[in-house]
Formats: sequence, structure tokens, C-alpha cells
Amino acid sequence: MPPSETAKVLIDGVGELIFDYLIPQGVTVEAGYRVKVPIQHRRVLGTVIRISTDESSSHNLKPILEIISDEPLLTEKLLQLAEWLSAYYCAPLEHVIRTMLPASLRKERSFDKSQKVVELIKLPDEEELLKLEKRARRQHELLMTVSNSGGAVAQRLLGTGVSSPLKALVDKGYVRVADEVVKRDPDAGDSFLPSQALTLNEEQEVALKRILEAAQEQAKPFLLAGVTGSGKTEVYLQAADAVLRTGKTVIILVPEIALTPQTVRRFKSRFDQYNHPVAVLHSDLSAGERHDEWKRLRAGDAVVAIGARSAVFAPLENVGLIVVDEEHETSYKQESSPRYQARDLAVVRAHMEGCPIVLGSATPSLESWHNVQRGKYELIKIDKRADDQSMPRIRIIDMRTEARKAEVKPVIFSEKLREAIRMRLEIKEQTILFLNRRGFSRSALCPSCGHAVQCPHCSLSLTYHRKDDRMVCHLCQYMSIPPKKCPECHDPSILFAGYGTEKVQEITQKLFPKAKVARLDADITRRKGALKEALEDFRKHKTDILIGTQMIAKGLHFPTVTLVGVLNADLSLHTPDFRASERTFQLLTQVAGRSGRGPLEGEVIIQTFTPHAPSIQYARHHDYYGFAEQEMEFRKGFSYPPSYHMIVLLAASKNEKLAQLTLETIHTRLKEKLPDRERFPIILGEVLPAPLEKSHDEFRYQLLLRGANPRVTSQFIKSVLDRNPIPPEVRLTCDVDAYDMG
DNA sequence: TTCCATAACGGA
DNA sequence: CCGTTATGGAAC
Repeated sequence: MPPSETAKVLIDGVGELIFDYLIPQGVTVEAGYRVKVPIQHRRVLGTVIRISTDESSSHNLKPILEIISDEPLLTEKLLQLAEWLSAYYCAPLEHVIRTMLPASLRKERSFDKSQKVVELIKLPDEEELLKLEKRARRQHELLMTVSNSGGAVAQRLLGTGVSSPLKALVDKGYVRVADEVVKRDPDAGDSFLPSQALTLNEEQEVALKRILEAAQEQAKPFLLAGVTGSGKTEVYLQAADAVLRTGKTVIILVPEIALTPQTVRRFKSRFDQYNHPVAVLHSDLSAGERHDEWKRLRAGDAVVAIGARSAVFAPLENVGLIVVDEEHETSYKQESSPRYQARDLAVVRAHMEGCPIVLGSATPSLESWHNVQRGKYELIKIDKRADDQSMPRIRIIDMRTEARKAEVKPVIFSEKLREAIRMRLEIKEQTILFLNRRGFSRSALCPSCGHAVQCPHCSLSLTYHRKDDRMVCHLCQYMSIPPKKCPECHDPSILFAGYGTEKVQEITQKLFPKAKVARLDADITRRKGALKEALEDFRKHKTDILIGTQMIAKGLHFPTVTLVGVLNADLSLHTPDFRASERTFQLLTQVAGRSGRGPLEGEVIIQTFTPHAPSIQYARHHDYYGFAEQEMEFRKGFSYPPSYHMIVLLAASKNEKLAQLTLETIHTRLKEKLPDRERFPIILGEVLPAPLEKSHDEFRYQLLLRGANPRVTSQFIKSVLDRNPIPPEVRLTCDVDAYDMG
């Protein structure tokens, strides 16, 4: 009996089904191939995760039916990464693999885009040709076109009404029609401005040198902490270029790529210039585009992968550098299973690939900062702006005094801010106004009974949207007609409190009737391409004042913006979350960094009701290190991350009691099985209603765990969850290194 | 996930 | 007694 190999196959679909199959004689399969296998009486698809030659178990096995992919879709290293992710983030391996592979590749049939191509087989002799010219002019014409264009032409280029003459030619054996695979180009029609390599200043030069040295040794991950406008991107570009020249490949992660077309364009044009083909991976691609970009990377036809979160799984081999831009961005955390942190995963992948990794930010996450302090990461600082521009001047306006002297409330513009905008309009410079809340009025609040109109499906106040004259739930999109009187006490004087970007736009336009005012938020960008247009208009100075939420805070580079106004800095500060201060500091610093990026000096005006909050004061002085130091003290004092890792267990169900009971059962089991306190400190919290108690008609309870060692903590939770089945009416999620508390 | 064995139930 | 339905473990 010849030694037979077996394959461990992970079956598609929910549940963790992994079975062994016999590899039929003469068939080559490796880990990473997609296969069709029998299971009971069905045939299902799956992924080979391991090959073994263990003969003892190879008798009663069923054989693999068919190999679906023509190559391993996942490399050894990516499979290794998948297993790591699955263990660390308590996520089923099947979810992980599903996330790593584009949906199109998991299907059985090919997803390649093809076109019909007419190919010349042979030209008829002179006599026959003459005959055709007289008796069948269309056939002759077609034949000549094909012949003149080198023997092959895409059928769609031949015009309409070609089918019958073409068929005649095919029947006579002069031409044949074949399918040819064509690659879709997600940026077709986009012209790229060529982007020349810039001269680096001294600090940038040092950073670049250090990163390139690391390519030679097994170095620690780098944290590149460079102030806004310090030219971090130029350092990435030059480092990447140097690595690509050695024949290696590069992965570049950017946050929410759709929001930063600028960054992508800049990277792409630079690499195009040096003939390093780039593939782009992000959520806005169509299934077909994603498929093609992925294949180009897999085949080595593209050597640079740029993308959001999921680009950390780019199927590149021989990776020589990974860059994580704006590493503090929370969009690197996936908020559905598998709930991975792409930045952290990138560090793991770099380690597996044995290549350097650069995490860059003007406001590094405390997690990364913590890793610098305990010697796990190496810090590279850039403290000056690239062209030696000065940092923008930041002024804090105390809105309490503004509110006291105002007659109409709420006060949206302080006098100082209004005056600053007026002046910018006069000298034709641009202004960005930032407010972290969309919509018109925040909520409908009754002045007599205090009732706020809530979403019937979620525990959240509805927001009034003027454009559609509707109350909207920002969570589940529920809409209702605005109340004419209070639904509780029927007082007709119900008023709309608070304000959002939509109202700010209206007020701004009233205040400055001649100014061109535009707004950019999630409501605007719902239309595809709207973001690009709005940014383009602003760049061309068709817009004087741009009002926006989060999305205008980050990474945008507009040299003629000299004023940034933050309308209400307190919005992010007063959320019930231990990261509120960090988020506020980051937001203010990033927004402020949009000002004065050209030769003109920038100014920033921050309006707040809590002017002495540390995050506001440190942001004002551009002092990241001071902020990090005091914030770390606070986090340590409460055993919050980053000194401890936080894991959130959440039970959600339409049945409130059941959600609570399920989680309480888990809580009891966890308590019983808690590992050795000395060696593996784990702080087990209590079962409490989640901050968002109800969402989409489901009641939510949560349980927080904090552990010094995340892998031990995950392992511990997994072992308890595996032994305690969850009722089907309850959804239980486990979020390791959670950002969102519920 | 789907399949199948077995148990539990209920109508006559 | 037998057919229908619920439950749970196994599938390679």
C-alpha cells in the first residue's frame, strides 16, 4: 500500500467543522487550496488548512472530490496568521478565513471578467477574398479589420450588427471567437498627478535611515511619532521605494481608505512612476474589482498593496516592509467577528515575515506608546514640520462666558470665531469648521417634562434632519415624523435642542451670505462619489468654508486652509468611556493639523465649555508626550488599557431576562474557573446593562474582563464558552481589545 | 450547517 | 401500537 497523504479541511459555513480527507492519487494539494469535499450526503466547499502524512488515521477517510482553486489561495504565513488571529481574538477560524479571502474567490465558478475576442486563424486566398468582397461585404470588412489589428480584436470594438457575418466567418474557419480574461481597474479614468520624491529634512532623513537599517536586522516595530505636517508620508514612500528596489513587496495600511482618496492617489502616482504596480484593497470596490486586485497581488503582478484594515491580509509573498499610517485610528479595529485590530495584526504579520514595520502617527495610541515605554517598540520622532513651517496657533474660547452674554441659544459661533472667519473670507483663505455631530438638531426635548423623543428600537434619542423633515435614529435608520407636541405631556412648546452640521451650515450661510459653504458628513457621502467631489471643490477653492464631522479631521492636505474652528470640543469629551480624553486629544490635534499646511500661517480656534480639561490644554500646546504621560498615569490607576487588555462579553437578545441570565451563567462559570491570580492576573467585572441598553429591538448586557496577558485571558474565556452552550435566541459576542464599550 | 438515531408524545 | 415531532450528537 503506497503511503497516502491526508488533508485537514475547514468546511465553509458557521460552526467549526474541520475534517480529514484522503488526497486522491496523482492530485497535488497544499495547505491553502480550496476544495470540494463530501460530507454525509452533501458536497460542500472548504479550505485545506494542513497536509499530513499520518497513516494511522488515513483508512476510513473519504477522498477530496475536486480542487476548486488553481493555486493555494492562502500562503503558509497567512494561514499561520489566521490561526493566531483566531486564538487571540476568540474568533472561529472559519470567520477568519472568510475575512481573508474575497467572497468571489470562495465561489466555485470563476469570477474573472472576460470579453469575447475575435482571433484570425488564416486568411483566405486571393480568389476567395475577392469573392467575399463582392458577395459578402460585411464579412470582408470584418476580416480585414481583424487582420489589420494584428490578428485579434475585442468583439465589442467591432461595432453592432456583427453577429451574423462573424458567424459565417467562424463557420468558414477563418476566425475563431475566444474568451479572454481582462482586469478591471478600480481607478480607470483617474489621472494621477506625477508626484516627485521630495527632499527630506534632517529628521526625516534619520527616520528613513533607521527604517532601512532594520530591513537588514530583525528589528523591533517602529513607532514613527511625527507632528502633523511633518512629512511622515514622504518617509514611508521613500522607505517603500528602497525596499521595492530590492525585489521585495510592501503593504501599506491606511484608515478607511474611502475617506482619504488623497493619500491613495499620492502613493499610487509615486509608485507608478517607478514601475512598482500597486493594488488597492478597500470596502468600496465592487466584488469584481476586489477579485482582480487580489489576484494581481497573488500573482505578483502588483507588488504594493494599499488598503484599509483588510489589506493586512494582502496575499503578497516576500514582504519587505509594512506601514500602518495613522496607527491610532480606531477604524483599524473591526467591529464584527472576527474583531481584529489590523494595526496589531500587522505587527504580528511583520514578525512572521521577518520584515520591518512602521506605525506612524502624530498622536500615537496609548497602546503603541506603552509598547515604546516597555521596550517592545522603537520610537522615531519628528518634531518639526517638513518645510519648517510653524505649528498653527491654537486659541481656546471659553463658551461659558460666551453663553452668558448671548441672547439666543445655543451659541454656535463665538465672537472671535465669527471675526476670524470674516477675515479669512476677506483675504480669500479657506476655513474648516469641525463639529462631531451630523443632522440638524440633536433631539426633540420637551421643556416642561424633559421628555426626549427616543427610537422605539434603540435606547437613543432621535435626531432631527431638516432636509427630509424627519426624526432619524443614527443607529438603525428608523425614521419618524417630528412631533408637533410632546408625546408624553402633550405640551405644544417642544423644542429642538443641541445642533448638528446641518444646522451649522444653515447658520453659517446666514451669517456669511456671500461665502460658498459646503458640508461633508455621513449624510452627504451616502451618495457614491460625493466625497471626492466635495474635496475636489474645496481644493480648487470653489468652496470657502467646509463644515464637517470626523471625516474632515484626518489626513487632508489643503495648503490654503489657514483657519480651523472646532465648534464644540466637549462632544467627544463627555462620552462615558475611559478613552474619551485620548479621543479628544487626538481629534483636536488632528483637526488643528489641517491648518497652515502651506506657506501661510495657520490658526485654530477651539470652543469649549471645559477649557481646563487636560486633553484640551495639551492639544493647545502641541504636547503629545505630556498628554501621554498624564493619561498613562490615569489608566494605570484604574487598571485600564493599555496596561491591561480589556475584553467585553456582550449578550444581546429580544428577550431581556434571557440575555441577562445567559451572561450571568457565563459569569458564574468564569468565576469558578479563574486561573492563578498571581501568575495570570484577570479582573472579572459584573454583569451590567450595556451603555447602549437596547439596540435594534435587542436588550444588551455586558461583562468586562481585564487581563494582563491577553492570550491567556482569551484562552480562558474560550474554554468556558466552549463548555457552555448559548441559547439560540441570544447572540453572545466576545470583543478582545475592545474600543466600543457597548 | 445537515443528517440521522433515539426519545418523547399523542391519537386511536 | 405506530406515526409524528423534538432533541442532540456526529459528520472525516
